[in-house]
Amino acid sequence: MSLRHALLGLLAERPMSGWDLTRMFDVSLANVWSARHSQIYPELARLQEDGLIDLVEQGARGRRVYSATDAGRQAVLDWLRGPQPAHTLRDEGLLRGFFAWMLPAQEAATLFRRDAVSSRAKLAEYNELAAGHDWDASPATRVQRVMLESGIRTMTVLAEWAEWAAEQCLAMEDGDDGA
Amino acid sequence: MSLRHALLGLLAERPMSGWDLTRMFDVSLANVWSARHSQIYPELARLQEDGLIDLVEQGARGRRVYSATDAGRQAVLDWLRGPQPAHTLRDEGLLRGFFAWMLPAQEAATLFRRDAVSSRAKLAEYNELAAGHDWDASPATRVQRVMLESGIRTMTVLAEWAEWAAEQCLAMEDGDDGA
DNA sequence: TGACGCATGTAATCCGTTACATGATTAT
DNA sequence: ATAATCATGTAACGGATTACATGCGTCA
Repeated sequence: MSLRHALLGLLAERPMSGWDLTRMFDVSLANVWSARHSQIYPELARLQEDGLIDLVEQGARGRRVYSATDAGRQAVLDWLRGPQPAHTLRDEGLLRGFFAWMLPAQEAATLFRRDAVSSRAKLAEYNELAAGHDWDASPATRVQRVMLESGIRTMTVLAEWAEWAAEQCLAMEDGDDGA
Repeated sequence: MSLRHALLGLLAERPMSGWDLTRMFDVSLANVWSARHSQIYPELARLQEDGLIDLVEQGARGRRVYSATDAGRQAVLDWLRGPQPAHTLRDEGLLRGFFAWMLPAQEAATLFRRDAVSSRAKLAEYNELAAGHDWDASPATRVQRVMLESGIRTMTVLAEWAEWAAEQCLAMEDGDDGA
């Protein structure tokens, strides 16, 4: 039910349409939780049925703008105050690393170096985001900057780690030569 | 199709039963990719049908031990050499952070501090794992140690970040008092 | 003999992605 | 005109979790 709470949280900040919400999941939020419009629109219908959001405006091209109701806001607060969710990671890149021993050392090193490249690319993206924004505009944007920082720090260490991992592959080969 | 490749990779290292594989997904591998026995057994049947694994032993209690075939090993190598998978994170804990602005500053700080506690717990778990193991036993275990290192480094920065985030919440409140 | 761990499987359900489908508005 | 963007929806499929269901072997 994370999508549900994410939508409510976004609509608690300001009224938005399904289209706007989809944009949010494409840009800032995408890095911790992704969702497509095909999942968002049906969920909005359910949230409205449950009285957690209200249709507050209808615009051009059938645009439907929603806002969180008091019950909706309360639902977010309950979620935030609830039990710590289990931190379940699913990362195919890291998964592949586990099987790097099947490759010749040079190729294994290449695999990890490619990880490093992709982590640095993410990092560059985050740094650009951090630079081109007024993060002091509101409490919501200030906390967004804090969340962005977690990405910046994580990608920094992952890039360093991947370079180190590549080195380890080569070092093992050298050390192992006679074994 | 990640599960498929993960199973093949594990069975390329040594023959195992569905039960053994389930244990692997519970312990070491669980931190980057999780799978339940209900997903594993049907997938093993499909892999056997596709000639990627062989049934090599039948033991007590209906135990069925499989090993990767040459074709299976090749499939893993192709996967490892293939395109970099998109790094899609899904973390409910981080997601909640985005909505911390809805809470009073004290409570927001508590939310992040709870994140710090859970990151430190994971870190402790990883450190224990790192200490109680002979990682030099084989190429496979050596690379496992390298993967574990990524978890150790990530949890270290995430714990630090979460503490910093908690401080930011309190600092903002102080600074904002008059605004 | 009873509890625990080993061992395998299926069914129902949910969540998420991809693809299909349509149409209005705006800018060039 | 026509292309791009805004805008909303549904359908099919696949991947993953939870629950249901069963039974053997070992140890106390």
